[in-house]
Amino acid sequence: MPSVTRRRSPDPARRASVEAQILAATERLLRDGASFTDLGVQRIAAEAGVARSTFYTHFSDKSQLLMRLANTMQTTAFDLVVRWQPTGQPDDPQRLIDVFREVIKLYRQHAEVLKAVNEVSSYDATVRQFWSSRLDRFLNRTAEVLVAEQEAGRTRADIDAATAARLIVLGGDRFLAHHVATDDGSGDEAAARELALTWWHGVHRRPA
Amino acid sequence: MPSVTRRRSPDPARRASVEAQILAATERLLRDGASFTDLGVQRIAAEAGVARSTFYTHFSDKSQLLMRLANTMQTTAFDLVVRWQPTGQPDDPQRLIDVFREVIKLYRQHAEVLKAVNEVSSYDATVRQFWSSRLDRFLNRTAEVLVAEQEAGRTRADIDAATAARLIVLGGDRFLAHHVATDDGSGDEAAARELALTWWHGVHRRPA
DNA sequence: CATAGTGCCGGACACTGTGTCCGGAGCAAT
DNA sequence: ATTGCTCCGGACACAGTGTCCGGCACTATG
Repeated sequence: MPSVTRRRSPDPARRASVEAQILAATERLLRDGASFTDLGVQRIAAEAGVARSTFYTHFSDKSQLLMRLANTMQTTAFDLVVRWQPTGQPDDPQRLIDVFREVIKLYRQHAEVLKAVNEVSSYDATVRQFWSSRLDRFLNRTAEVLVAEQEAGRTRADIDAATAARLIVLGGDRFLAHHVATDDGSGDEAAARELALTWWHGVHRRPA
Repeated sequence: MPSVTRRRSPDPARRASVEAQILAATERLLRDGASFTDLGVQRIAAEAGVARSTFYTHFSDKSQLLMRLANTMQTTAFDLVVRWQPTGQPDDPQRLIDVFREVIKLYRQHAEVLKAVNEVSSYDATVRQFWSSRLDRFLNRTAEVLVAEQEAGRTRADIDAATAARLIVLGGDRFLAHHVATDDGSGDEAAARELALTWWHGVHRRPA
């Protein structure tokens, strides 16, 4: 929108747009262990080296800041999961483990932002809607894959695909958020394995 | 605007301790759709027909109120799950479905309080710790059952019991909270079934 | 070189909510 | 009649939010 014109300033750090400064400052504060809810606009502005009033010329409030921050995540777990598709070959479950290994890496990269989004989603309607519409893409995708497998006769027909998809996506998300918040990395392999094999044998290849 | 109507009265209900009044009022407000975070102490006190200052003579703050509210839940999901124990008989999975049917009923009964606890846990350290210590009982119990099954040779030995327990308890909780918040009851049967059978075939009886 | 425009600063404002404090009123036991 | 208890109601200081505006530095133009 505004300022295609970059103004030069004595402070080199100032050259980056103020918005980028604020986004970076917020991420930094979160990474340092602050809870997003406890962070005041004052604190964020100070960390970004910007006046509090300037914050409000770029973001209408903290919720919008958080949503923009969430949008800075390039790769999402969705992108990773889309790549996996059951083929009926015996390496399907192994490939699923590989996918979850990558998903865990991603959760670790964005742990602070994900934590903040989960936090604010629980009491702010705007952020909750923003995030749940993202989750919906996941839910739909997962349910579609299940239905396709059912039609191919590889997954039991008596499974409620939509319900199972909710269990997989919501349950998996909560597990992953907790995992990266408490595990130092040594449990990543077990986590990827349990996630993949539980969904695989519990849903995709649930025995009769 | 505040309750001239609900002023001091010789009402018999008044005889119940003020604390009970406040607890009941809070539950009422939550049931009416208010979010606990948005509820001010003023609002709660008014609904309870009590002065705001009186609130503080009984509760140090809203967090403590919420924890006391959580403690009013008589039966917990834990109590229900403890009753289930795999026996090696063929009706094990069916009995697990029955348990989850009861668990769903319980989540529906206490939906508002559970929602409030989840909400506050995400940003208040005191409540988070209070709640996670409750969850830990679940985690331990679930892991113990898994280990016992492994020792009995009925569950695969290469499963990481602690990790699987986290997936089951945390994932299940998130799924259930979402389920009772969005489903009108018609999906309860499918939900109980998917929960039970996914954990059963995905973990307890995961095939080789 | 002068000037107009823009973006940021910094401080003031009104408002909402929190947690504390205290004088006073009703009520019961003594 | 006195004491002790609990609740009322209103005041307080404090913190945070979102808005507004005058002033200043810099930049792009005439």
